[in-house]
Amino acid sequence: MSNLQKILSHAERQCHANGSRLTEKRKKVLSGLLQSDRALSAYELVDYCNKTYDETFAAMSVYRILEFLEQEQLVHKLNLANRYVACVHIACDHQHEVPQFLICTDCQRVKEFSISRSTLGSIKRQVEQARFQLVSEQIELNCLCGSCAAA
Amino acid sequence: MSNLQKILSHAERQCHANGSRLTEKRKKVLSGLLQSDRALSAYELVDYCNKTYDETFAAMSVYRILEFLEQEQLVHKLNLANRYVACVHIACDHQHEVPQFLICTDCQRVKEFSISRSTLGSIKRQVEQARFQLVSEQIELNCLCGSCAAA
DNA sequence: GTTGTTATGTTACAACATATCATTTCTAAA
DNA sequence: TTTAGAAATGATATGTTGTAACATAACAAC
Ligand SMILES: [Zn+2]
Ligand SMILES: [Zn+2]
Ligand SMILES: [Zn+2]
Ligand SMILES: [Zn+2]
Repeated sequence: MSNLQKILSHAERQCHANGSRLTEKRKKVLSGLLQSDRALSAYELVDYCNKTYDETFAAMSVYRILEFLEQEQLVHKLNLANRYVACVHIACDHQHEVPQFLICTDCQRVKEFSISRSTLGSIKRQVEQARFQLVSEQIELNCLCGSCAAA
Repeated sequence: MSNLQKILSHAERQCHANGSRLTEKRKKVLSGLLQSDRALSAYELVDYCNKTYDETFAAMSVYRILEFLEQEQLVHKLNLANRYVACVHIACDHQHEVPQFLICTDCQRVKEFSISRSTLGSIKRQVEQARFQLVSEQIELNCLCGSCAAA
């Protein structure tokens, strides 16, 4: 059983536990993200699926599927790049905390990581001082990855 | 002389000092942002200008003008919201540092502020540990403003 | 005044995203 | 096992954001 298959099965069980279903189409979209080493746009996934599976994926469906996968925490939406990535913790059993992302603006490679509690705490304090409140702790930063920075 | 007029003159002098020109069209787009209490999309500015000035502003022109105004640091582009705001320091003489933004996802009001040096420092260190590097210190956070949070 | 540069006009299109209503598939109760 | 309701997908249209490419106009320097 390939690693991809293992991850998909794990994801399927997890959905089932949540009372939702990881359908064939949803699996195929998720596979597209799992096999990519960089963030993909919804339309890139449409193209990928149409080419790979010789089946019709309408953009509308892909957006709906991505929304579902995001709710299930299998996928993250990067608001700064209008792109999607598979969760790096997708095969883990631990509960997922709100992640932060470093996005390479050159090649779209993404690092999903967790900023330290203390740093996050000081950000939140400074936001509160400005009389705003965070709607999400998901923070996205435009970066260069190692290889793009070297080039 | 109204406050708006003062700011526009100040901006004009500043452009002149930089060897660029704050043309009539550019002034009008900038005025739109100065008179708004929230971030506007390029197309909202197109509509605003067309209605207010009985003159044709093509979307293309507005995008070019916004790019110019951003270069001159008179305006900031919010990548997280695909919107634009006038710089809150537009009437200041001090040199502008890279700002951070809190964006209300409900009403698009924006707080331009500066995160503390030490917090920014720890963010940068953690980014470096992940072998990425920031392309910009402009950080944008999705928030609720005071009044939207209350409602 | 000619000439090179900057700004704007114009058209077309690419890329990203949602609204709406119809149809199919699945689930679970009768 | 049928059947009603829910969930998923299909299909079409449209809205929103942004850029490419080439033409013309305005301006400044010589
Ligand atoms: Zn994750
Ligand atoms: Zn890269
Ligand atoms: Zn500013
Ligand atoms: Zn608000």
